[in-house]
Amino acid sequence: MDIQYASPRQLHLRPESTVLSVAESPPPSDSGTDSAAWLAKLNDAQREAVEYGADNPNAPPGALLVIAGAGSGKTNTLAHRVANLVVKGADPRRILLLTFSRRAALEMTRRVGRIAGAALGSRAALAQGLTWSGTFHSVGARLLREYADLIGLAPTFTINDREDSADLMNLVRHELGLSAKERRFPAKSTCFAIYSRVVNTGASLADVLDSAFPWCREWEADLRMLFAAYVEAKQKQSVLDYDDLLLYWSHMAAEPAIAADLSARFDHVMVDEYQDTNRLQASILLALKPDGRGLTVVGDDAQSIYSFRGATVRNILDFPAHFNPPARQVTLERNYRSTGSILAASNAVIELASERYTKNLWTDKASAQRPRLVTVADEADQARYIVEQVLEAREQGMTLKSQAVLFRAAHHSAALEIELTRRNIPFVKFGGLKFLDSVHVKDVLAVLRWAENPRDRVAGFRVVQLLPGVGPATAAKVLDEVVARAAGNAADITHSAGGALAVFVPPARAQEDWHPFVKLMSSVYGRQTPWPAEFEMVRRWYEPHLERNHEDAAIRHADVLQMESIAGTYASRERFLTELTLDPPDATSDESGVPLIDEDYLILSTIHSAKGQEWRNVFVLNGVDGCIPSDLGTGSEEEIDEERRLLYVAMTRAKEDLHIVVPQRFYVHNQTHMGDRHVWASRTRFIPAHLMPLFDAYAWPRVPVPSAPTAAGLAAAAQAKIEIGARLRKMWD
DNA sequence: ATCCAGGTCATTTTT
DNA sequence: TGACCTGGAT
Repeated sequence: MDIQYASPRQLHLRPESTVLSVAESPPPSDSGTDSAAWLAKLNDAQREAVEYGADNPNAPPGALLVIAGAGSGKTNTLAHRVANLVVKGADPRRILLLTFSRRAALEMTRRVGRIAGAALGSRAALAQGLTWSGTFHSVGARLLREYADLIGLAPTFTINDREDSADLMNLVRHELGLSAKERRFPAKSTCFAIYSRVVNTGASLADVLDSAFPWCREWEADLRMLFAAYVEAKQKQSVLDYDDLLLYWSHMAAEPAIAADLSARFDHVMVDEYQDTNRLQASILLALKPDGRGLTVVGDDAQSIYSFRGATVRNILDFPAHFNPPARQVTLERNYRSTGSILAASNAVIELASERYTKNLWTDKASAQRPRLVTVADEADQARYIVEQVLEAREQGMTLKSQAVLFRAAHHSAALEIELTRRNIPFVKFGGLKFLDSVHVKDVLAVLRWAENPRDRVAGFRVVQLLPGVGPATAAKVLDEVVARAAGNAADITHSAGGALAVFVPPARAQEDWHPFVKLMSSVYGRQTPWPAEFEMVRRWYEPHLERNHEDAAIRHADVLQMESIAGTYASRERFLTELTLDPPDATSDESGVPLIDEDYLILSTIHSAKGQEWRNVFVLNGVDGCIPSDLGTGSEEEIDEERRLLYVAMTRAKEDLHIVVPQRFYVHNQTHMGDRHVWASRTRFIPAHLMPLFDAYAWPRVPVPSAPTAAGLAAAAQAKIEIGARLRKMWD
């Protein structure tokens, strides 16, 4: 039926157990509680941040802001602060640790365990006690479930990821008749992006349209109507989207009765990557700790790269003044990561920003070599150059894992991926394609989500249509039945949903499949089968539909089986669904298979996903105008500055070697009405000519240099050029 | 009402 | 390349 499921994007799913497990850390290097010993490795600024107000951890001090430059030991400092508080007697269960990604949360928990372990001599208990660590979204989801009854939310609410939210937006759009406009209405994902931006920035719809979606300006009135209906639909269905997790949390935290309880639960609240939080998140923090006592935020305004998501650098800049007395501020400027020459080039790039706040980083690491600025003919050569360099570095003893290729947009690595596959070099790619996007994964998850929450229309719509002979019209009827029956029967909807399906008269073509379907759904609604076994049951039911709908069923089936093995590591269906939506597996690799955990592989990553990481050898792809900065977001000065920070983030990931590759010609894939075409590119504007001395610039492949022209020869050549020009003009006289 | 084939048109980054 | 819509056959 449909196109081949070309590259089986293997899933890097994380078993839940890794989330809970305590760090496997090396034995403590120094035992005993000699605090001086384990804090001695910190520099003065770091120690100040770690020890601020820690003497009496049960009487938290006023707010603390740590401005931590790239590679300044930020994570380490924050981990030390947490560990120090715990060692001094703070209750780890009363520390709220908010990180940017799940990966960051894990890393933090791991380090705290190790550090506290080193200080105390025993390590296990402490990190396990750190029960409240995660992203804003996942902590929000947890709290909302706890307080659901108080705020009129069904505790069984399900969470829509971006795709699901767009699908719901689409359903609503059709109901409103907006799809039948003579001029094309914005695509569902665009509608959702606009909605999300309004929510996250707190700006008006008109402003958001003007600033970020000017081509949708004419639809303002329709969009407003659409969003109102969308919100209503979510509430009817007990479904939350990502933004709702923050939105409900912030409203909940503003409710005095709940606010008191909420803020009393945590003595310390720590936030990492504060420069990438939005106003909604800031408001949550302020509601949690109005006077700032016990609040610590860490970040770097020079690395703010998420404004497209509503993040505002004002959060970090205005932080101190929010409190009285103002927050204590500590700045970490010593860089431990990169060589001096890499740092010099990075500093020079960020220095050209129109607005800057932090000082330059410094290091005393010796400089082996300047960062390289490599000109290649096209993307194919770019891929070849990287492969050559990566292999050469590996010959020198640098593992593939300690090398990374970074790029602005996920598809920029396409040519490289092909070359790597051809050369049999294993790689793992972060960012870009979500495995949750593949239909078969979505199908299975939809069954489970619909089981969890029968009102979830997007899930139900998808599931029912898996049956042959059932299309949108029948599916809508089925869903209406399920909800109608629940309304007549005030009890829990999961009791009535199965019944509604059983009495529904399916169209003739679906007759045969209907009964097994009813049997399955009744069973999952009623939780007749305990959790991990339930997954297997769903999978077995799904198998024939998978076979029927996809020619490459075998490959997809393997994915489903892998999901099944992971499902078993979660305590319940709800945990599985929530975790998977809030922390989808973020890595994919090529069809040569998932590299085993101890196998060596090259890292490919979007710059955004590379945040907080470091590698010995870093390649930045497409260092050309149109990629960095992306030609899509070069409207305003602020947008350009953000793109500049993006390059800065990419450059500062490198510890020893940095290559910025500049293809002179690259292929634009269908970005404009002009279709596919080649574009002649020029070096990114963020590295203007006067910065060139900071780089080692050369072309690749290196061609044998012809004998150098003499001065006289050059003069003659210049003469010749002029003569030719004149001759050509003469042709038209 | 569903399904399928064929045509059209795309706006990056992510919790 | 692929997501999405339309129009025709069943």
